[in-house]
Amino acid sequence: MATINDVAKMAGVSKGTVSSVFSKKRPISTEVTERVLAVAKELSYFPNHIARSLAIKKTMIVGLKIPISREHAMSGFEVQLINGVIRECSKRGYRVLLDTLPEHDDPIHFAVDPVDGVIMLNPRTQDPRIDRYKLMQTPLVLIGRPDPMDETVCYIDNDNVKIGNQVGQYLLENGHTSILFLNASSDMTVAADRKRGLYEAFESSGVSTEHLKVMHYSRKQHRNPTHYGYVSLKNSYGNHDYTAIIADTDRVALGALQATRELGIVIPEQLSIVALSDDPVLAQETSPKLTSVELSAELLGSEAAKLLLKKIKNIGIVQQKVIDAKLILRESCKMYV
Amino acid sequence: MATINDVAKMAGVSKGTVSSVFSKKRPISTEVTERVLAVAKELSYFPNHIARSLAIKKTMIVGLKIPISREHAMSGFEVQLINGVIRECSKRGYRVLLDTLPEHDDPIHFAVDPVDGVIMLNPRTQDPRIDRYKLMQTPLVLIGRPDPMDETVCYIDNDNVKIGNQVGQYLLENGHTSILFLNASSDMTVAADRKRGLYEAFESSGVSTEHLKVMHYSRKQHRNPTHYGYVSLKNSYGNHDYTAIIADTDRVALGALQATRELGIVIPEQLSIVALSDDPVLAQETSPKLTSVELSAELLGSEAAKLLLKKIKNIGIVQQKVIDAKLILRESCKMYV
DNA sequence: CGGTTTTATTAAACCGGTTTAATGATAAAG
DNA sequence: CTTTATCATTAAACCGGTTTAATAAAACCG
Repeated sequence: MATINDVAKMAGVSKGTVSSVFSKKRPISTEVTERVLAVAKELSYFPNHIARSLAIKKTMIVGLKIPISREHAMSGFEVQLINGVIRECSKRGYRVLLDTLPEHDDPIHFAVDPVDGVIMLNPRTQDPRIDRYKLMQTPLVLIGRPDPMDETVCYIDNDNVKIGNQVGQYLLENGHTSILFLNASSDMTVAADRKRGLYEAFESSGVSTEHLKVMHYSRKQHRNPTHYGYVSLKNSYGNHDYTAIIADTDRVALGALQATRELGIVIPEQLSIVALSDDPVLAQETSPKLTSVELSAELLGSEAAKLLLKKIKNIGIVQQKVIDAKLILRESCKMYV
Repeated sequence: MATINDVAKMAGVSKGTVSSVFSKKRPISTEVTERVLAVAKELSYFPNHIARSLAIKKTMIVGLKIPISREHAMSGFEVQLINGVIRECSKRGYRVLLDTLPEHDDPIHFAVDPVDGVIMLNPRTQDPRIDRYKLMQTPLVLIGRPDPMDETVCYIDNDNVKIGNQVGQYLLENGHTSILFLNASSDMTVAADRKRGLYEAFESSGVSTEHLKVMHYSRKQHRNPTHYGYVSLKNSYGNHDYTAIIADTDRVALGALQATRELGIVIPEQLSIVALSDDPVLAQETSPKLTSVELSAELLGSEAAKLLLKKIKNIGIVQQKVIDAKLILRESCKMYV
């Protein structure tokens, strides 16, 4: 690989001149420009992004830290979210460094990555990385809330308590008091939040939660989210008397729908289903179409990217944003009489 | 941000020593190690990945070039593929630099990216980037075939002609000679290949293609793949006499299924559907479950990553691999009598 | 105890760019 | 025809690490 020095020598100019020809930051006579460009082509010279980054302290790359399990595929939520980040970054000339690597225990290995800022998905409780990025002065935006709360860090989040509440309220208004909630995995904070919101809805309506049953997704028991929806319904219908189901994702709802078909349950006449949707297209593609709460994962991603890019420009910015979920009425729910 | 120099000075050692403490490439006395580490902590020193990369000419990052349209979401195929690449890279300690940026016209802007190798999705005809990576001596693996063929470049590909042939043969064996092929967008090479394979199947069976109708996806006419499947079926059923449909993706098939429900067509009794599936899970989640050809997008991605990592170790390697598609019989097809 | 080997440490060169301050040439102004 | 301002160009310092060759100190050996 030819370097800027090779080009400079062969073109009989200084490396600073070659640099200027390529960066166009300083005027260079057309004569010299042409000569340098010709030599560069002959030597197959391409500027080195790394060396450049080192000098100008800028990479035009955004880091995206996203914990992904070794065995399982990304969830629809994650896919949509990445989508949003990429789309926004791409629009503004940034590339995305996807980092799904598990963290090394040895603090010696923490390094300043080749990025201008970082978006971090699902920070853990007391996440040490948050402080580390502060020390590094790397702009950081979380997707999800810092725990414990820290108002000096930027984050974008759903209000999952509100989401749970919203769904609960909707179902209660429609006369459903016996509900099966197919919740996310119990180690996820979103699962706890949504559950709390749902309970709050029951409380504020003065309805007992005695007919509210909450189940949790478990990688051990369930092959995939659809399977979770399928077996949960198959195993519980008949034993329990619920009139409505809340499914953690579209895929879970899909599995539940499959089960209802096999059991001969008519949706929504005999059973109402509402999905927490991470894939707005899929929710419209089922039959019946799913009444769902749009989590707007893609919006979450693009808003995080927008905020980060703002913070890269001006590190001083501190801002949080809660993305509201929208309840979209389609065909899978009905008033219980 | 503290640098290695700051640490060296304050600890009263040379920068080479600090470097050795962090890289552990050279033995350093425990006494010095501790002192350096203490100072590093006090100054919040973190090694700079960029500077390191420049010196050792290695980034542990793999570039993934993937053209994504500004307005539309990633297809299931792309998602699965990225998934495969990420999973494999992550397993081996590499991160992935996602590059969806459109190429700049000005050749001045081509640079050696901060990556150890590149995976490029869907190279264009006469793609100038292929030669450029050769000149840069950057390991490159294509997903899709180089056009014109170049046996010196590494690539991983489906055999789309064979896929078309396979599906055609299966349907013909089952007595279907009137077929509607909901093909991909006509500007995609895969669309042409699959169509060719399908025609070849007809030919070799000695069946006239007069009742074979091929449609193409068009971003202008169709909101999304599902919508494409839906309207295509709604508009054509009755006018045409096909007994089987080939859907370009699971989502297209999903739309078609939706239409059949509304039209009261019973699958597979009145109409057979086979999907070219990029989402193996989804194909099992529809009702009826889709008989489909698994494109194995994730496998494509992980194989590309494997090959690239091999090539990064040994640049001399030249290897191509064709991933076979598997026809999986489920519930959406039946013998036509 | 002197000579050889081993070990930890360092100074300096290097990776491939950018940028500042200085310089010489050219154009504009008086 | 000076004097001054403008312009293209350059040498050298710099970004923050790694690595090589040299060196001083400690360990080994007969």
